[in-house]
Amino acid sequence: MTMSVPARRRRAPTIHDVAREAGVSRGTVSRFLNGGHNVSAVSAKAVEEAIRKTGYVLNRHARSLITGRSGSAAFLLTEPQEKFFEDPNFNVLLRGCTQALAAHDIPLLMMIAGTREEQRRLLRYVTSGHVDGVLLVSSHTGDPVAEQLAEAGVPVVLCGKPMGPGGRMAHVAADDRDGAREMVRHLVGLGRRRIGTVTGPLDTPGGVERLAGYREVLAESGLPVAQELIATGDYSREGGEAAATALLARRPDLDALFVASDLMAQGALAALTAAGRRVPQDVAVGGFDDSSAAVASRPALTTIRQPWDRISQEMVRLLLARISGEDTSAVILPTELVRRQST
Amino acid sequence: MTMSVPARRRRAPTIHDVAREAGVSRGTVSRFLNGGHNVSAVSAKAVEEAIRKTGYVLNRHARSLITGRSGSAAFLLTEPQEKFFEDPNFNVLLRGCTQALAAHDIPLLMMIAGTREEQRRLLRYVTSGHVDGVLLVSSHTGDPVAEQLAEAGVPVVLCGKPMGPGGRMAHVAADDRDGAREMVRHLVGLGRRRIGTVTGPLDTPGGVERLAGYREVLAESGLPVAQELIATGDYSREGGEAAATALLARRPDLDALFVASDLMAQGALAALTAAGRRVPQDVAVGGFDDSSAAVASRPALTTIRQPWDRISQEMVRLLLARISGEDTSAVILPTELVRRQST
DNA sequence: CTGAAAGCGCTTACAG
DNA sequence: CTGAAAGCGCTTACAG
Repeated sequence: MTMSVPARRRRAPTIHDVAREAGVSRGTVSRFLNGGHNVSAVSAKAVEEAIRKTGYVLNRHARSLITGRSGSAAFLLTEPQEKFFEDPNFNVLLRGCTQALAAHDIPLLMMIAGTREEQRRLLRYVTSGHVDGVLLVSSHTGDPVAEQLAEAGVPVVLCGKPMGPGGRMAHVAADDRDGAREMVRHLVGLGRRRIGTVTGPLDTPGGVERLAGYREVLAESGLPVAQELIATGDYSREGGEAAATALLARRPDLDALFVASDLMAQGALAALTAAGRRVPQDVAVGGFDDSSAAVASRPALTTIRQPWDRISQEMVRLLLARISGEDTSAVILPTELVRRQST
Repeated sequence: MTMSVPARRRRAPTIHDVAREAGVSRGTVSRFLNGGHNVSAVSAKAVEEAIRKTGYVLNRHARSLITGRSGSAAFLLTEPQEKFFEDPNFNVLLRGCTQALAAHDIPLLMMIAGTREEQRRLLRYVTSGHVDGVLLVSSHTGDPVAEQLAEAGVPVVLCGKPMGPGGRMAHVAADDRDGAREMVRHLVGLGRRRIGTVTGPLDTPGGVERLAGYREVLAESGLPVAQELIATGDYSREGGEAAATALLARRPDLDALFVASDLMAQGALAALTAAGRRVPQDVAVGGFDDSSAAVASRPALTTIRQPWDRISQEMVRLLLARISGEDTSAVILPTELVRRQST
């Protein structure tokens, strides 16, 4: 008859206990734990059994001390926090990355470092080995964090094409320019001739590239590119509303609007409604992202779908490659027009 | 003239290097690193200097191996992912907890475990020592994860009052019932007499308590509590819309609506508008949460403010207490009526 | 395929 | 206040 011991937190079983139980050395247990190479079928079975019997759980701290790897990655946002919570794209991206990494049993640490102070703290944290790599999301150019991380030797993959000197960093992005072209061609195809645009900030790739696509299609369609048809927003709903209001004041005869993000397009919709315009009858509106905002809008937005699932998958793939020392580059993914009620 | 060495990733300086540089033992360096107790001012200065000179960064894996602590905590969501991205409350809570923990230099790991499989993975992860404690967010009752974690000896603090057997777990919540009372009193005070309600799911504390508050105030005001004035939603915008539509069909003479979340209230607003009702002239609408949805709504929602900042602060405080072995209990925080245009 | 052994970088009684 | 030393739980050449 065995003494029954209450299920308390006692000393957790170690690899040593497993080895004894299985009648093998600790080395063999460790090899089993790390893929089972050079372990005979007999030993493997014994170890497996011993693990079950002892309730052994690997101590990751010990492993990390030796391997120098933490087994986790960071999802880093170098934007003021509001950005994150306002923009549905970030949420989708975060979810996608979390899932893609979970498939490799790698947990994703979410970190937000919008202020200089937070960024300092973050750099200390990351370089102290707490994560093996960083998925960096920042819409703006010249983000110093990316370069500082890279300088410190931390594997980094960016979401979105980097502008400026960091241009050669590993990144994944949708084809902004081509997406913009597709949308504006769509508007032209509907017979619209006075097509305005609300751009993103012009220090972001999305701002610059989508505007470029807009210009290209107007030019190829023989339509004039007037400065007064172009207004700049900040990717926020309010920014889109203000920009659209300004455009409408300058060009009351506007018959279409290409807005560089769905959230801004929501704002533009509000501005148009307030000005008594019907969408799409008077003014057709095209967004960008195919975020939840596109579906939530009234009318629902025709938009350019960014393939967030694939973007996150590719970001994770690149990061894992970098972590294992491979030299990886960039991935640009195609977009797709999604037609709804606003055009 | 010194040999200039390219800034490569060489062997990172350890406590040993610092000790040599400072002319003290490793023990002294370690004591300095851990609060500086039992370290003379002279030694402290020398160590400080040596750390700067060597560029030493603590290896957390080594520390964790000994202390058994990881120095990080988890923000765990046991809901299907959609919930998280749809509900603005979660975002605010996450941000608050991240900040509160950052003040203690503790990073917050965000984890989502909606499926059984994810929950299994999570339990393995957490019990393997990767985090020191868990902030658990789950609206529904009888969440098995909370109890499994507690059983495994992991410090856990819940957001929201737990229902059912886990009722004694540490938790932080707003005073749901009192908030509901305040809102319904406000509606009564406006002269409304046919006040309906859209509740949350009745297996959640928010669902049950806010309904109870509603009933209490109707009773104390001498108004009849009719079953046909009560409909249940699921905290989603669509759910709120459907519930409000049903209520309107049953009671076209409705003159006010207390909706148990802002998001559902947004849906209710849509239903009312579709039915040709003016808000607040024909029907006054009160929400709950004071989330971003309250401001985004047209008209902006009168609502009950949940003090998310304080909630997250208290959650972190309780968690840290639990981690250091203190036995902590529950904190209930007061709510506040925020009047906007919908009443 | 396997075991014995060194060592990862730190913390923590212990003795002074 | 301080140093010498043991040890946390694992991995990984190394020799067989």
